[in-house]
Amino acid sequence: MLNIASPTAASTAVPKFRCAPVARFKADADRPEYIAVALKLLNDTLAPKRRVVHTGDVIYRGGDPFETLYVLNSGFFKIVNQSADGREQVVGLKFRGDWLGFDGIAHGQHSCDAIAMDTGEIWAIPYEALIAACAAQASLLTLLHAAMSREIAHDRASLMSVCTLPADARVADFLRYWAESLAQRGLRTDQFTLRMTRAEIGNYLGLTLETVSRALSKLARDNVIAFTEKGRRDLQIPDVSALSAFVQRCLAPASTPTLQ
Amino acid sequence: MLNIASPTAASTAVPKFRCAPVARFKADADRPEYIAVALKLLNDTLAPKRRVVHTGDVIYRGGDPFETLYVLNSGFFKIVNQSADGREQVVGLKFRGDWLGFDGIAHGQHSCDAIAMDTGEIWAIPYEALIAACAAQASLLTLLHAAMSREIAHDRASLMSVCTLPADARVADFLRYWAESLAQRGLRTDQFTLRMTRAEIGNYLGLTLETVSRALSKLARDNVIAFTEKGRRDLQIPDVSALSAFVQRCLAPASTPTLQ
DNA sequence: CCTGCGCTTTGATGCGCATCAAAGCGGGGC
DNA sequence: GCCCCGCTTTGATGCGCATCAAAGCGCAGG
Repeated sequence: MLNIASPTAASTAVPKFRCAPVARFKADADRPEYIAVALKLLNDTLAPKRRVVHTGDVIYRGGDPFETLYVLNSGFFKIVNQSADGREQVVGLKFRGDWLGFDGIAHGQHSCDAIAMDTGEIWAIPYEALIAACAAQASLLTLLHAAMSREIAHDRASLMSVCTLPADARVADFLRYWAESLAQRGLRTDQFTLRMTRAEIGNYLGLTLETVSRALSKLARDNVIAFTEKGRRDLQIPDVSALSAFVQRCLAPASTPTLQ
Repeated sequence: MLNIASPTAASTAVPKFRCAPVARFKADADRPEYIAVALKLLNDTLAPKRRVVHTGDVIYRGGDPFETLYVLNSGFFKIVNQSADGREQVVGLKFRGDWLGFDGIAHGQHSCDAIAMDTGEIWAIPYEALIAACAAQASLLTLLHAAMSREIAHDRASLMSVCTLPADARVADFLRYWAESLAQRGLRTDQFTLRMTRAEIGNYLGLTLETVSRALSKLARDNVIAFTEKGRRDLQIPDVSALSAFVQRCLAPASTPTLQ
């Protein structure tokens, strides 16, 4: 258990295994080409096995033994948790460049399902091979840790949104998240199609599908979003920051300024 | 055992930097002495700087530059997120053996506050030094990844609890989580003192303090928990599984059997 | 073409929890 | 001893969202 005996004498030699200076993380992760660069690094150093997926395809299910991580090269995934008593919830969404499968490391088996929401391509990265490759290529480890860290930070943001925002604001915040995810990947944000039904969105946000529908209608009435003629899954969002402003308005209902 | 190939068994060309066989993770993490062994490994290989903390002490704040991770050797911490608009929420709780600070890796700065809820001792583990040590000691990396993975899995469970459970069940599930966390650490679970006020619990669960108080009263009325004479922060939980049963009861209200 | 079906919208009603209010602790300071 | 103050409990009221219901799409299949 957790044995320490290192095969090689550790303490004397300077480890060849170094991480990038911490100060660089921030600058890196915020650069627009970060995702493309990360994918290229993974591709070049690991030559991962590729797999084309279509809507509804399942990459792994809760209970499956964990052996490999996945990186999404294109498409959209949802992560679904199922409890023993049959409750089921969307607990995460994945976009190009995101990793899937971190939840399986701790216990050797996955604790959720990963389901494709569109046609796309996913890369399989066996965990042991990845760790081995990290020895020769420290930036891989940096990449991995940054991805896990981002996931933790985002999960907390989700929890906060669900716990502190009223229904309308939760939907607006969800759209903001989706639009920003697209923007980070160089996709257009002023017009796109949601890959989820109202029921899925509601499940993700802890709301019913009717409430989501009403919230979207209200956002459209307030001209924060607009529906295209192509259908009710296609949205126009001329100004993402208007979504944030809408959230703020929901939070400050007693906003009659102090004047009088 | 998190141990890698024993010194003798390592096959010839295998990089010295190897992870434990994945299949072994589960057995390890579920062993009762896992936490103690992990702490010992960290202590022996890294000799981390120790710091005694008291209730209210802050280890890091959102916005602080990220340089080091922390491991909690004793005591209890809460992790608090603050949004730009002033919303504030407890998004995590930390017990002996838990790591703090993962959220900072991705962007080079922390995105939340870590606040002590009791007297305790925390170990500082500079991130770069940790990564360097992982090169010589692969089980350290296994440990780190398992901790991050566990945090991700738990964050999702929290989200699910908040989104799918009614108020009473949410409080019961929270107590179950707390009791199980104590049990994993060898502490008594039949009687313990909550380190949080009703307001803090409510904030963590997306409820008001009044609702939490009512839920606790109901749990006591149903004999699932009991208050001690020492005060309303001290609970007796004779049977943790009764909490799970209570959650189930909340979920199946239309339980009049199909007879008739 | 019409039909059926999944998704969505909108309305009416009711319940769960927030909010408002007030009254018991129990502990620390003087 | 006393009082003050933070925490907790319990009750009364109201609102937000779930629930129930029904009708409008848009599309695939016959």
